[in-house]
Parts: sequence; C-alpha cells; structure tokens
Amino acid sequence: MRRPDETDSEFLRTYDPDAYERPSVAVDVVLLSVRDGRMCTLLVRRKERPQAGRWALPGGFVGIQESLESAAQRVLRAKAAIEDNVFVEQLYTFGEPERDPRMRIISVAYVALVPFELQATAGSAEPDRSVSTVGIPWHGATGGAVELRDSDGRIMKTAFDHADIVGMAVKRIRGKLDYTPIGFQLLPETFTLRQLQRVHEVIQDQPVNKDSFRRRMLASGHLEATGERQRDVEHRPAELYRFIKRSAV
Amino acid sequence: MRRPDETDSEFLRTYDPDAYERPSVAVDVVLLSVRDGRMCTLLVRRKERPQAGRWALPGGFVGIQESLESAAQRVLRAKAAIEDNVFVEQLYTFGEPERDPRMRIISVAYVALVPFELQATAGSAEPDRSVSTVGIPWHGATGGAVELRDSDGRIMKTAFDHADIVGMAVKRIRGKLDYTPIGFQLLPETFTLRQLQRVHEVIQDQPVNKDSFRRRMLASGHLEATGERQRDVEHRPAELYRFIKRSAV
DNA sequence: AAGCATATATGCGCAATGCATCTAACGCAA
DNA sequence: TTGCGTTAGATGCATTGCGCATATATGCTT
Repeated sequence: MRRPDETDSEFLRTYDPDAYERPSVAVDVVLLSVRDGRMCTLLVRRKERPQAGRWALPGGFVGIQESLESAAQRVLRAKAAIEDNVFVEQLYTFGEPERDPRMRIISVAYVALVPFELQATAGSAEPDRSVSTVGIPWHGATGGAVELRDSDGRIMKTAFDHADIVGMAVKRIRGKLDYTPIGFQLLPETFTLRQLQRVHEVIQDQPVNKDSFRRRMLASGHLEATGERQRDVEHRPAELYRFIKRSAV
Repeated sequence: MRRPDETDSEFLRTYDPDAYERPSVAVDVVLLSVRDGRMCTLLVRRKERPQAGRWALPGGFVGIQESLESAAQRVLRAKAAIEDNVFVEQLYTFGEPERDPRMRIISVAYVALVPFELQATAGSAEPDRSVSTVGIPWHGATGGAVELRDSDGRIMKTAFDHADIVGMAVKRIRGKLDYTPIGFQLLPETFTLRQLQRVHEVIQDQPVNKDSFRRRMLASGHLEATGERQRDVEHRPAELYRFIKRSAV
C-alpha cells in the first residue's frame, strides 16, 4: 500500500524537495498527574537561550526519519524517565509563526497521564532539580493559558506558549473523562473507588456524587474487584479494584 | 509577551537554524457535508506525481511565515471556493515517515463543515471536474481508514494516507455531536428540527428518537424559532429555526 | 370536500441519577 | 475488652430525562 508505482519512482529522482523553505518540527509533552488534590505537570527549567531560566515542557525536535509518536516516547524516556506503559495521546499542533523567536518551530503537543508516584521518582532521580511539578489552578472552563505555580504557590514563568499548551491538555482530559475511562491512568495499578472519585473531582474541579459515581463505574465493566482490601487505614478498608480492558462488543 | 530579552536577541544572531534536517509541513482539509442521507467530502484528483490520478484531500504546504489556521483557510478558498464563515477545526497531525514517497511531509489535518449547497456550487464552478464529492460508508465505530465511493458507488482510489484522515475526521465529528452544537453547521441558516435530526442520524448512522431529540434541542437554548415556516412542501410545513450562540454563563 | 403526510403536543412507563438512611469493618483510646 | 470515630458499601425513594404511543393540527393533492 502507498508504494509509488514505476513511473513514480522515475519522477522521484528529479523531484526537488527544497522548493519550499521548511519549518522545524518539535514535540512537547504535557505529563499530567494528580497530587494532593491538584493537577500537576512536569516542567523543565531552560538552561539555554532563548528564554533561559523559564520553565518549559519537556520536548525535542523530531528526527527526519522518526515518527511523531516515537519522538514523544523518546522525550518521555529522556527527560522524565517514564517508560512506555503510560497513556500518551496526541493533543494539538501549535504553529503560530512567532511562537519561538529563533525560527519557525511547529510543535506537535502530546498529553501523557501517569500516577504521581512515577513522576515523583523520575523527578527526584534528576540531581539538578531542573525537573519540577506544579499545580494547575482552576478557573472554571479552561482551554486558554493557565497559571502554573510551584509547591509554595509562587507563579512560575513559562516559556513560549507552553501555558497555552498545558491549558489545552487540561481541557482535553477534562472532556474525555466523561465518556472514556482514563481516570485510572492517574492511579496505581490497584485503587479504591474513592481514589478514582477524587481523581475525577480534581480534574473536573467539582464534587461528584458518591453513589451514582460508584454505580456508573461498576456498571461500566471497566473495573474488576481484586478481592484485596486497603491496609493500615484508620477506618473500614475499601475494596481494591483494577482496570480491565473491556472486550470488543 | 514572549518577546526575547536583550541577551536573547544577541544570542539569536549566532544561532544556527540548520542544525537539524527539517521536514516539510502541509495542511490537508476534510470538507464534510451531508448529502442525500450520506456524509460526503471534497476530493481532488491529483494531476501531478506522485500518485497522479488518485483522489486526494485538498491541501498545500504551509508558508514559512503563515499560521496553520491561515494555511487551512487559504486551501479552502483556493480549492473549494469556500469563504471564512464555516466551521474549521484542527483535527490531527499525521507524521509517519513514509506517508509520502517524495520526502518527509508532516500534515496537519483540519476538518471543515459546510452545508452541501455551498460545496456543490463550489464544485460546479471548477470546469475540469477534478473536484468531486463522495459518500462515506459506515461500518459502526470508525476511526481508521474509510472506503470512499463516487456517486455511482465505485470505490475511489485515494492518495497517501488520506483515507485514514477522513476516518479520523468522521470519528471526531461523531464524537463532538453529542456534547457540542455543530450539526447546524451542515445546514442552511434556517432549518427545521427534522432536518437537524437527519443530520444527526447520518453522522451517527443510527436512528434518533424524534421526540426526545426535539426536547433536547429546544431545551439546549441553542435554537431560536424564526416564526417562518417551510414553503412548498407536500404536508404540514414545519417551523424554521436558527442557531443562536448561547451567551456565556 | 376528502384524504394524505408530516408537524407538534400530551401522557405514561422505564431507567438513571441525586439524596438520605442504614449497616459494616477497621483503628484508636480508655 | 469495650466504646467511639471514621469511612466503606448497601438500600430505599423522589426526581429527571428518555423512549414510546397517542391525539391533534396544518399544509398540499386529487
């Protein structure tokens, strides 16, 4: 499929690929987690110009023979020590001509969801603390730029249009939450219904009715009771569940 | 905002933008309409190699100082004679290294929705009939490649990965239909509830309950009765409605 | 004038949701 | 050991939205 026919191959030898000036293409990854009742994302302090010192999403240029997916995975491995088992989805492509002062850079943004524990270990492995997580404040319906703050509540200066990219990521995940089972991506392999509910509440920034949430989740067929229960909690321990892929209907 | 500071400007003079080999970036537009109870999209017969003779989405390379949105609008104007008032939304970016045999071309796909009447007049204005509309057959849940057929039901050979792009567009629009008012984008300025229902049925490929559809639409606050009614129909004429943007809550 | 086709309104049963109540199971302190 | 606080999890009920059936309205056609 999609293989050029004979005459096409002839043609390709004479085709001039330099007819147009080309932009650079990069990927940026929004690595979202939920920590202490807030959303957070991984940012890297820029060491080089332009905008040295500002906080940027982990990213990198796309190799000339590298797929966009692979580039995103590579960035995750290199800058966040995150392996391939996490949820990664293409988000949006940002291409305003002036978004980077160096040159025309078109950035294909990806969202990844990981349990905070993974992101924390990845971050602490970085000795120079250039990796940090930030909370995302929550003004109702989002979609535009977002204010990013460090753990002390101070606003972090973000690079380029990366605050817009994070805003778009939050909007996307919030929208998907209602009709796609992705909340569990932000939790350990086994989790309680209460924990899952809190994830939903944080993402939507509004309380969720406990009973109907339980009913919906259990009726969805995506959850499977493990038979295990919580340990060392000061109250009745809750059942631990596991996500299961629903077989094709 | 996002303006480089003094030291950055200095740095930019010495920055070498040619450190990486760069891909070409293009936009392709899926121009969807509903005609005779089927979805259809605009395809252009390729005159040049590679894949001359195959049917492709209207598209073009992104200018080095042109935003992605502008490029999509330019393609719509040039190849479909469609003006700016239509719904256009970025869809997905396709970047497999081998998707185009010429060279690495990353394509940012857009979806546009227009009433079929507009697409028809645009197509007929093209004298060489290189512009055509096709129906999209419907195998349940979509997302992957799609078979495209001409008005006689013959399968049309599509170029590159454009059948995948159309599949993605259909999936996106189908998904958005439930929680976003976009169906009216495929209808004239005033329309009956029945026409809107048919649009929904075609996009979802399943019948919609008439009464609850009416109730939902009227309760949504997006529709406004014009006071006018259909003319020259063989039965009781239906009220004509108009879409209204709901004021911000 | 009669008939036909579709629009529009109304009433009812079912299923999902929100809410309140009740019981179960753990740690903790006296 | 016993009582208490806390959260899990189950049950019952009112409300809401939806599917479905029915009845009426209003145009055109013959």
